[in-house]
Amino acid sequence: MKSLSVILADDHSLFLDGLRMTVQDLPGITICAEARNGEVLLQKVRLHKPDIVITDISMPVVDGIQATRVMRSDFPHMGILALSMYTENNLIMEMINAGANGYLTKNADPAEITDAIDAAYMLRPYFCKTSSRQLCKTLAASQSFSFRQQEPLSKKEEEVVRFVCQELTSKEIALQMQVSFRTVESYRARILEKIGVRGTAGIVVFGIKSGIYGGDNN
Amino acid sequence: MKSLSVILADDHSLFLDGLRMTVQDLPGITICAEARNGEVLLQKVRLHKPDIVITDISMPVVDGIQATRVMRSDFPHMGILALSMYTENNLIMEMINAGANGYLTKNADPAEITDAIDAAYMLRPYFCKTSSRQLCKTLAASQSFSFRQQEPLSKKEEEVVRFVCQELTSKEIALQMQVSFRTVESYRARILEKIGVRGTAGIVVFGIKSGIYGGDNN
DNA sequence: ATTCAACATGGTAGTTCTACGAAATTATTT
DNA sequence: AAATAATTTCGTAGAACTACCATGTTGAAT
Repeated sequence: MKSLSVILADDHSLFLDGLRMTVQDLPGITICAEARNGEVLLQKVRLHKPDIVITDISMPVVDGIQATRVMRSDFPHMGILALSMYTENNLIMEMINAGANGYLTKNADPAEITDAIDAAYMLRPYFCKTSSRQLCKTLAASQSFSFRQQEPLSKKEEEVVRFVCQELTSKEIALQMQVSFRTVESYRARILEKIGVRGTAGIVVFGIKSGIYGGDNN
Repeated sequence: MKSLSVILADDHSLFLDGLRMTVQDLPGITICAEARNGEVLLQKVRLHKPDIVITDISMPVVDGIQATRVMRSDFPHMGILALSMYTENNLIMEMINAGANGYLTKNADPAEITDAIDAAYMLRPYFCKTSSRQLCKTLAASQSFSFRQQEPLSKKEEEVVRFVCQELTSKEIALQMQVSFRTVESYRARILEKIGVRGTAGIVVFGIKSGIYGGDNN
């Protein structure tokens, strides 16, 4: 039985090291490339056409979700596993809709990775223990398999998310963006609606977990 | 010249793998133990008395800051390096005050780790590139070396931080905590004052970055 | 035992946000 | 070019939050 080829992608080098270490020791698995952002990932995938891709969700240049969409349409039979720091249902849903076969949080047990790779190769879905409980509820809520996916935010809306996370008031954001403060409040309202949360707190949680704010940039 | 003994501590196993991999390849360095929380870290430190400890800041049971305080008072000549996901000045300050010699963000270049270990062994301070810029400003603002350290939050205050991050309003938090909603607002006011931020957004950012909310628990 | 500091509790006034609604101005699609 | 969708612009009323201040309680320090 032939060995499965895998490409790994993550922008945190130490984490990538750990992932490589765990994966390369698995029997029947060969790592054929690595990437530190979505753009490089896409190049490597086109070059190597691997069986499996394991990718972080939030990465610079091109994020894991966009990359997954492209990969899925170019290579329908490739296994794609998503990795992320947080258990964010919105993002998981987006990733699944983009075409990922499974999802792992970064503190997943190394043993889970083996299971996930096997499942992904069979194009069976796989979710790690941490995420599955919450996710099942969400999946159950949205009937069958047509998940209501996260509506994407416009450029300005993302900008507002960033400013809100920086503790600016609507008035101050208005100054920064050169628009009326009432407009900023409308943006906030739309953001709340799109991401489905209840207030400033929700915007900030989303901003950080989605990678719009914090982490490396800023 | 004798080899330096090091203990590593992090609750994310994959990340710990990566760290181990990077560190064990360094010449003149021996890893004598690992820990997945602050309590185990303290046990291992007492047992092995290593030259250097590299520890995550937010860990279960006992966090890196508390652990560092104990280690520093028990072993004044041990090098302690802090690791963290975010560049949070408050936490860095606390860590330094607790007795850490240096600070690295988790996306630091592996090469930086070598430098940091060398510096820590000499008990010289070391800060990675990402953190240094911001940190210098903060250090400059607080005269000389007596940093105004983060005032610790009381149990109830931490509870409020968690609830705020969960998008509850003060009224709802009051219900959960069985106190008047005016009391909750007072807690919020004190939290704002202690952590030095301006609003709900600041509380949430702090909650996530400090590990009070999010990550694994929730 | 007393003093001091931190915690827990509330009041008032003013600011900032959210809900709901609506109009004008761009894109985008057909 | 017309139709549709998305973006930008406001208004008003009410809910939620913050600033400033004051009181009783508790626990540690002198």
